[in-house]
Amino acid sequence: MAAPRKSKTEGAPKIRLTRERVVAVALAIADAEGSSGLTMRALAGRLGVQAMSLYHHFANKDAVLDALVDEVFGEMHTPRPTRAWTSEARRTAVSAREALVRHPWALGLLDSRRAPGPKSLAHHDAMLGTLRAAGFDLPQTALAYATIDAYVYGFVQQELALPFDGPADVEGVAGELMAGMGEGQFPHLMEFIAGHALAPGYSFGAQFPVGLDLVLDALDRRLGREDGDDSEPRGGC
Amino acid sequence: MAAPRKSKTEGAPKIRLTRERVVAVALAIADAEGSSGLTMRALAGRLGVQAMSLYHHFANKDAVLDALVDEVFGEMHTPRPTRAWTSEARRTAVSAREALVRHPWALGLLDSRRAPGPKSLAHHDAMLGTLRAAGFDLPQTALAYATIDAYVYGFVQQELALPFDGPADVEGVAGELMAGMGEGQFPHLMEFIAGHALAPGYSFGAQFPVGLDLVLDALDRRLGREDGDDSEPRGGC
DNA sequence: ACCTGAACACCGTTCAAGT
DNA sequence: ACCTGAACACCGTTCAAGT
Repeated sequence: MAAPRKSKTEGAPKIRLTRERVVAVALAIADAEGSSGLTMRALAGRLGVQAMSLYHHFANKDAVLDALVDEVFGEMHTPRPTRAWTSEARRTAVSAREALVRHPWALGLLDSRRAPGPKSLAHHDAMLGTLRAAGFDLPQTALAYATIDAYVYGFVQQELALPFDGPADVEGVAGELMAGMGEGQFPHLMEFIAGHALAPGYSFGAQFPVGLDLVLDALDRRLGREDGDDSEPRGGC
Repeated sequence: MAAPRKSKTEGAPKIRLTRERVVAVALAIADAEGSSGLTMRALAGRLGVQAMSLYHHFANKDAVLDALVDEVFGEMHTPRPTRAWTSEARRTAVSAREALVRHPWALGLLDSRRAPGPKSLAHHDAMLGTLRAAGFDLPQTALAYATIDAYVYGFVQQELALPFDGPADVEGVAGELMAGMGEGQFPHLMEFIAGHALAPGYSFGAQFPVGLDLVLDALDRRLGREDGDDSEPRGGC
């Protein structure tokens, strides 16, 4: 009778490593613990493997992060070419904000990526195609894309930087901040916190669609005016 | 004759540590080596001291980073209250971009700061004061400030993410990117790179003032329209 | 081909000890 | 009060070795 083969590590089922499994687990760790929790050792541990095994599938940690960022781009809406370009751009921007808020660690990784993945490339290609189809020439497309992305990334950056998560937190943080400031110092900041940030129903995020439409409408108006003449249509018409 | 007192460490003059010296040297290291080069050991080394000495002046590394970010805010233009708010906001935004590009490590630290320093507070107070003096009410001020900052931070984020520094680099990077993409894949991206990014005189940064004025003018127009009615003044006037 | 154990050269931070 | 040396609990990554 053959002796029962005892598996070497009972608790950690040894499934074969694949890029897909690594990326999926890495995403879960980053979402749960933040980017600082995503270490090669932790990632390997959750995969039931030693850290060094990861280097057979990814050149280094940076390559793992590249794949993660590409995954986030894959979660965004892919805009379609249409004359109603603002509504497609709006939907894309809204989904981009959602993806970046859902994965708060991603925004900080964007600027260090040098190797855009296939999903990132497809996303950018689709957005460029939508702008071109709307009638923007290449310089106008560049301006529109840069401005929209600036707004989205910058808004999320501020949103993630807020030291509170819900309206319940606001009071504590605001009180702390105002206590740290002197008596008559920073009157406008005091007014803003007391009169706006602490007002019932305050939500930083609720401003996102308003500012977004401001940007999109301004770009659309500029497009309608053919070329870049920026003079106000003031005075008698 | 008294034996000549030999200084304990010849090469490293032992000046007394102060917060100011630490911050100044930390800023120099971050500018030169990036934020990854700014370690407590490296910082201490440049100050002729052991790493642990720093903990007598700062609670931890985070407190050092707080002070650094405050320094960057201190380099920005402080806007004054004026009816011509757009020109003050423009000058402030331009100086903010300059400071953030001068210190590329700073933007990534903004979102993790929980304790704004005095220069940061003064900067925010001045900007809020300028918007209020221009006639914005509190909700309008919140929207304007959030939108302007979103544009500035997001634009710089993209600018810093560009994998090239000058027009000389563009060709190499673009070629590499286009080689990595398949044949007929991503046609709009190909067109954009070949027809715009590689065109002579291309500069991503040159778009900054254009997009900025787009945002500022849109906010100013909204202000003129009293309240948030966003309908286009189309049709016979 | 894939995974491992041990090691290397680092981190931020704590602690007890020096002056 | 201020600075130090040694140590702790980590990092990413290399390398030679196992199967």
